[in-house]
Amino acid sequence: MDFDNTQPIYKQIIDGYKKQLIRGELQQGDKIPSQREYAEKLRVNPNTVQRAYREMESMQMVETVRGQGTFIMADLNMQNRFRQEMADALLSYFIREIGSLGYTGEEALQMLAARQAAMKEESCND
Amino acid sequence: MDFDNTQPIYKQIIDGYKKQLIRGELQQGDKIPSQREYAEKLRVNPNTVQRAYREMESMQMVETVRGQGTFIMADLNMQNRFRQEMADALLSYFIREIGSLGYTGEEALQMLAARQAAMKEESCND
Amino acid sequence: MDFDNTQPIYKQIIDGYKKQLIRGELQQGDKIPSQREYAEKLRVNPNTVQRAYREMESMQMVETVRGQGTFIMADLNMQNRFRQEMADALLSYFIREIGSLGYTGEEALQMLAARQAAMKEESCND
Amino acid sequence: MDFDNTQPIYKQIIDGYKKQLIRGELQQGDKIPSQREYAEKLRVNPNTVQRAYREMESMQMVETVRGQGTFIMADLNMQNRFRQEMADALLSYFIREIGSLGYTGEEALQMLAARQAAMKEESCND
DNA sequence: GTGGTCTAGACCACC
DNA sequence: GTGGTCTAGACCACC
Repeated sequence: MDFDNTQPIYKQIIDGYKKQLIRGELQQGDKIPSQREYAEKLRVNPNTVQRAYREMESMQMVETVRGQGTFIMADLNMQNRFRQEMADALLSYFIREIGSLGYTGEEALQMLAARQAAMKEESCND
Repeated sequence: MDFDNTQPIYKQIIDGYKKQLIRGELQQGDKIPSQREYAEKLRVNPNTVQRAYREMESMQMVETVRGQGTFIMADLNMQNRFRQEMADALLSYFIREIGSLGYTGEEALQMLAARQAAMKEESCND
Repeated sequence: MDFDNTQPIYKQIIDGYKKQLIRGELQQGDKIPSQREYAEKLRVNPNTVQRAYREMESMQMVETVRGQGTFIMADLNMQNRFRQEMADALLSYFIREIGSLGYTGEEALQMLAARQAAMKEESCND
Repeated sequence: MDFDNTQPIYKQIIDGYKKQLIRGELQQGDKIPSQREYAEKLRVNPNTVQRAYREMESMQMVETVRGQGTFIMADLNMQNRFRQEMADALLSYFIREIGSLGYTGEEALQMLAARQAAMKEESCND
């Protein structure tokens, strides 16, 4: 058993931006908060935010312009790639965990379908 | 955004035992490690383990005998309840996250089915 | 012989609240003192009060709302259950002790009846 | 609310001897353990035992003979007085507590009678 | 301010 | 050895 199995904070920051991109809340050209500002908001060490921003830069997800700020550079292509990567990771996690509870893939599919059917019905009744 | 999204340690301990029960690694009557022993192994304060054990006792998952130790009390019924509860929670998590990536329920189902088909094929080729 | 036959403090705290409920001094929805406040008043460690409150919450006797406080949740039903449970425990204690003094059940009944007759008479003379 | 509402230890020691007298486990002339010996057995400060013995002496319940030990002096008369005193105190406690739970004297009597009837039946079935 | 989690460590009761 | 209770106090999250 392993405690504190959270992702490192800088990775969580990156994932947060990826999600905003995927949901369309951020688009190419948008300005994101300054490192200092964001560090304060998250109550996190500025170095942590810096590391996140640096990695995002190195994968050309954002672009930093000296004296101006940091801007989204990711295009629709990258956005889609992120979406698939995150979905893949989530799928892997789900399959591994549900398997460790002793459910077969068939059962997992059925449970998921049943849940969605139930949710659909519920939303119709609203 | 939310950091430190780990569950409290005592809940992780409880979930660990639930999983062992579900997988059949622990059965009714089995002795589990003493509070002190387990605390040392996990490098955690004995009080934290005690809290987990106490909560497990209050749900009649284990039974503690003073001076003797702590023993599994859960029967097959409880074991199955835990299995369903954990599967439900996992399902909820999966549905919420995949939805936040912008996938419909239909797409989620298809992706899951595709993955399982791929895994089946892979295992056949072994 | 057994010294220090007091109940644990956290149980005494719980019993105190049960009695207040039974006597109608506390009702569903009432706020009870915060953990810190009550700990200071009782000159007891906050953790001890917290343990009492936590156990009361787990039996749905109270409800705690983070940042707001702890509130009575028990309804009349639970109130009556507590009343019977406490009366049962008291009865058991009385029977055991009076028996250990060598009195028969018959004698115990007669003594109790005699006392009550005496008290009635006394209150009439006031 | 009041914690640590135990009787002082020296009174508990005296009550312990009174009970042994009442039950006939100790009789006039019997030797009781030396102060030192008893203090060790109870894991209690010798001064505490000494105070108990001194009080028992002053009410002529025991007699200390220098170089020989301490002996029961109480006769049947005193034994009966103790029995009644302890029963009285117990009765008072029971009446007060059951009253504070909101039961009338009549109800208390009925509950006590019901319990004894149940116990009788049970013992017949053995 | 409120409750929630955790550590460190004392002392006790039972075996 | 086992678990049970309690203190002192830190740090966190939510309001």
